[in-house]
Amino acid sequence: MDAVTIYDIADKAKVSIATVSRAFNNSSRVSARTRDRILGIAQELGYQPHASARSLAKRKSNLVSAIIPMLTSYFFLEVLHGVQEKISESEYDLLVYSAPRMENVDGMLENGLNRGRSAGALLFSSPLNPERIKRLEQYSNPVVLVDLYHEKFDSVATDNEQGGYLAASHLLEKGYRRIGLLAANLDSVPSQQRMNGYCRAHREWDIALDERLVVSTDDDQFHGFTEEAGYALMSSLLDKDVAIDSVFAVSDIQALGARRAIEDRGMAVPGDIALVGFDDIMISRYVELTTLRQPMNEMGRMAAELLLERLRGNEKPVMHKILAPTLVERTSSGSRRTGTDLSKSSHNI
Amino acid sequence: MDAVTIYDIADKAKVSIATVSRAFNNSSRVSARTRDRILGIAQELGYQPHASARSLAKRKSNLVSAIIPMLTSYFFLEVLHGVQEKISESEYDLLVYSAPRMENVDGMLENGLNRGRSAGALLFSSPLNPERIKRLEQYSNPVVLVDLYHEKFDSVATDNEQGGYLAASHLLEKGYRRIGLLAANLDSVPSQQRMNGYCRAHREWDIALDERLVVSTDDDQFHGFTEEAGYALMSSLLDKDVAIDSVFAVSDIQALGARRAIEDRGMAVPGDIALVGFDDIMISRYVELTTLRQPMNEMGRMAAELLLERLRGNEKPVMHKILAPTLVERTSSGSRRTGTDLSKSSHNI
DNA sequence: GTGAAAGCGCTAACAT
DNA sequence: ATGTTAGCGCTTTCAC
Repeated sequence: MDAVTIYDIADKAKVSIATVSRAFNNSSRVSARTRDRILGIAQELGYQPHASARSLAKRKSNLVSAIIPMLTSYFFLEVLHGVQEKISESEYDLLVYSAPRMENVDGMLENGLNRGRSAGALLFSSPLNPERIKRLEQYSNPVVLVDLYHEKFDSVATDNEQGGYLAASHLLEKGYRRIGLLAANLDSVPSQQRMNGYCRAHREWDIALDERLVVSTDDDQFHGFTEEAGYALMSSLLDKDVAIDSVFAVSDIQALGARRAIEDRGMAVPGDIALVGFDDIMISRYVELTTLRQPMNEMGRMAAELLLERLRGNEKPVMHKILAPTLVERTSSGSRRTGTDLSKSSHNI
Repeated sequence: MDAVTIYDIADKAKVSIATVSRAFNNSSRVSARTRDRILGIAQELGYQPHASARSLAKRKSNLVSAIIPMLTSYFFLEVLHGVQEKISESEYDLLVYSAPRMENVDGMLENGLNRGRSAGALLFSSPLNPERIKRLEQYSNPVVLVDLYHEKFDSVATDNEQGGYLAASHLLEKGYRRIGLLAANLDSVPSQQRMNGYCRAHREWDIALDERLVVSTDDDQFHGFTEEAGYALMSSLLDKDVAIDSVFAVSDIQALGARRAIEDRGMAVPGDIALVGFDDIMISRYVELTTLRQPMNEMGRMAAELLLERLRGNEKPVMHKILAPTLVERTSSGSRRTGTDLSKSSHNI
């Protein structure tokens, strides 16, 4: 029992394969009658068009690749979901590449950017070294970067620097002056940017930065965006025995680990140490973590929309969409203090 | 600047395209020397094999479709992750279909089971009506069902009935006698099965089932596996003004909604009403929800492994893998009572 | 070990 | 409105 092709349908309908093809691509050059007849016979025979043959002949794939190094995290799930929503409204299907380690990105690029594989690609949160950039440039189809920036490619990302700035400012406004910073792997650009924002806030408040308050991880798994890394980082910070009254973790998942580390030492959040995260993953709502919300779903939708635009042939210059993070204040950053109390009272533990 | 094909390589290497093809498929019928030469030239020219042309000629796709109606939930993310892990070790890539509503399943089947599109498919948690079964049967490639059962197809699923049984038994052992049941949409088979387990536990304990304690939703979105549905269901249960001392929600996400409903009425978990969920999603650990853990990652890995087996040509009879859920006891189901206190003391609110 | 040639199932000129 | 035919880029007999 071999698969049924347009030849079978053509035979049975007493027409040529070209007509069958036309019927399926609803070309205006088939009479309604024959089209209906053909479609009927196809139905009857259980015909299924052959995707590969189709894209080969059309010189165009109807797949879009999403390359996501860390799909384990809720953040990416939400973004992906936004992507799905948009893509599923289109003629395209979504091919998802994901892997637990950053090194695998190259392998994924290799496959996902295969010629004839997909019509375009979305690349998530991967550090762009020259080799990867070269590969992206060789790829003749449109690429949109998500949670990532490079001048040569369309992108959509959160304003991470501003987010870091808002996080630190929030704590400063509340009167905290010894704000620890839990960064991720130093290779992570978003982490760096959030850190820059943290520094800017300190400059604006004219508060000297104590480098001992800033810690980062060597962990490569998910670039250190893990609960374990957060726990380890917070622990190392507490071990230093340097005064500290609050902490900004560059991601919620790390903040969760940090909170555990704090509580494991018999201290409380926010009583002893106030805590602010970044992302606003689902859990944060339940554990009352103050954080900077990234519009995840929106990011996904916008990225997909940008890509679809390019696939429709839009030749506009490279576009960069920067979305603003918003402060979501919950109890982990301490009870709200009276608005204008900017006294530099210290909050040491 | 047209894409480079094997013809270009053949020209430059002064060999036929057949030899180039052999070189890439590391056939034993090319001399090591010419192969190396060809590979070198290919590298130099930036050659990329054309995926569609390849699968067309080979009569075999290297894609595997995963059809997931509700990828929004953490449960599916974890399962998908297990799938990814296995799949990425193989020669296949993963095509992901997902949509927010159950109705969309048919559209996804239409695309995902396209001939020539994928070499096999994983179908998640979708009610199987005769039409869908017919479509699966027409599909000439292997299919593995996940979180789903049908005699004709390979499957991997949790023992939901047993899970429901364990959940209810756990509460009964603790002395609760008025156990509310928050089901999902009645079309959901897992929900039904968990309910059956709940009933069996009551029979074994010889406790009459009070039907007023059992509520289900009409919600179709995600089959009622949402926080909102949990909230609404719990509220309706409390409105009934029927004695109740504990609740088994057929999913953690619903349990979260239920907890909110309980707390919104000024009652506490587990003080006034004990709570047990199902799944063990990530949040549950943080909010101390007692639940029945499904081995999500494992399910994904096993499903992918089963599919890969079939793709390797394994012709063994249909296989069904049933995984056991495990009780994860946290504080939401009340403090542990002394083991053998089976007195039928009532725990009314 | 290598080449010639015939497809894989479809689309898209070009005819009629 | 329909048919003929030449590909799309690759794999795979079958010769040599």
